[in-house]
Amino acid sequence: MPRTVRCPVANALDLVGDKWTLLIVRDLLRGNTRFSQLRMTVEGIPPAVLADRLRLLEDAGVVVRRQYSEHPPRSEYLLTGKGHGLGVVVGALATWSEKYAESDLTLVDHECGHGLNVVYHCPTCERRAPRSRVRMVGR
Amino acid sequence: MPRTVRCPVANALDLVGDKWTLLIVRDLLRGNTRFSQLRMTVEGIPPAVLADRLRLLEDAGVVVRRQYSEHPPRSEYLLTGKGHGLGVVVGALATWSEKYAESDLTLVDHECGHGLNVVYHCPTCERRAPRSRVRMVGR
DNA sequence: GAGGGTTGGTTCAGATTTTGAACTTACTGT
DNA sequence: ACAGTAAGTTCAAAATCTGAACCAACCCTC
Repeated sequence: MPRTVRCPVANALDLVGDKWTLLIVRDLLRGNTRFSQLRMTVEGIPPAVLADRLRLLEDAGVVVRRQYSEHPPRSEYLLTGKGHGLGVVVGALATWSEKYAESDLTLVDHECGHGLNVVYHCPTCERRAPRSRVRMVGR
Repeated sequence: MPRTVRCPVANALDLVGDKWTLLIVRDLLRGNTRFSQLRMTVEGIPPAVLADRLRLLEDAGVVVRRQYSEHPPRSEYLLTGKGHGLGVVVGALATWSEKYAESDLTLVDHECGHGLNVVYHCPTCERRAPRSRVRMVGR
């Protein structure tokens, strides 16, 4: 199979480019791990869609299914490291949405209580990178 | 109309929760402003979908349509401030995708040349907020 | 031990959306 | 006059989503 060079954004959107997947991730981040909890907290998701997305997320290594009862079979879904990494994406969406649409929810730092943004950061130089300096390059 | 309190993430996904919209934003960020350019660079997008999404983005105030020729009617699409704000979401997706899937593209700081992450930042304290301290709260 | 509730799903038909291909209109350039 | 380009529109077929109902296996209470 000739592996085509694909934009990482397009790759990511193959998995999370739909209405529901990131809402599921949001609630898994909140600690809702069971089917029934997700069904209640992910606003109006049809159970068939929830089951399908959890399967896709499991295939992608974003969640792991852990069976906490064998009879009857009962599973819960836990985010992997890869899954927790999506938290920043969810955070970025929340930050953007709050800034440009009125909303009753904010992301805050639990310690200082202040509102948060999501920004670019260079781990090597240990400083922020303003958007104007960001480029997407081949390597 | 009874305005229900909605999660900002869900609000954002109403607009950008699909396969194409963030790819269009990505290319507008790159400076591709015309229909024909987007059609070529947004990998295989059907023109009907492109036209539809540009309409939705315009309605949402993410892009403005500027007519650069009246006869024949020719428009280009420019990101507003709100639209540029979505850059961080695109960046977060790219960063995540690179970290957890192999890819040939990276986000770098144009100045120092180093790879970038997307992180939480408290503008009041001027410091980063680790993911563990981030909470979503009502205000 | 009968009935009711919970959990983690599946099934299915109908509605909606997406897709790909072709087509259109109004120019421009040769 | 002819080919080409730009910015879309149109349409039928295919894929996907939605909502509602259903199910099996438990647990609890009476």
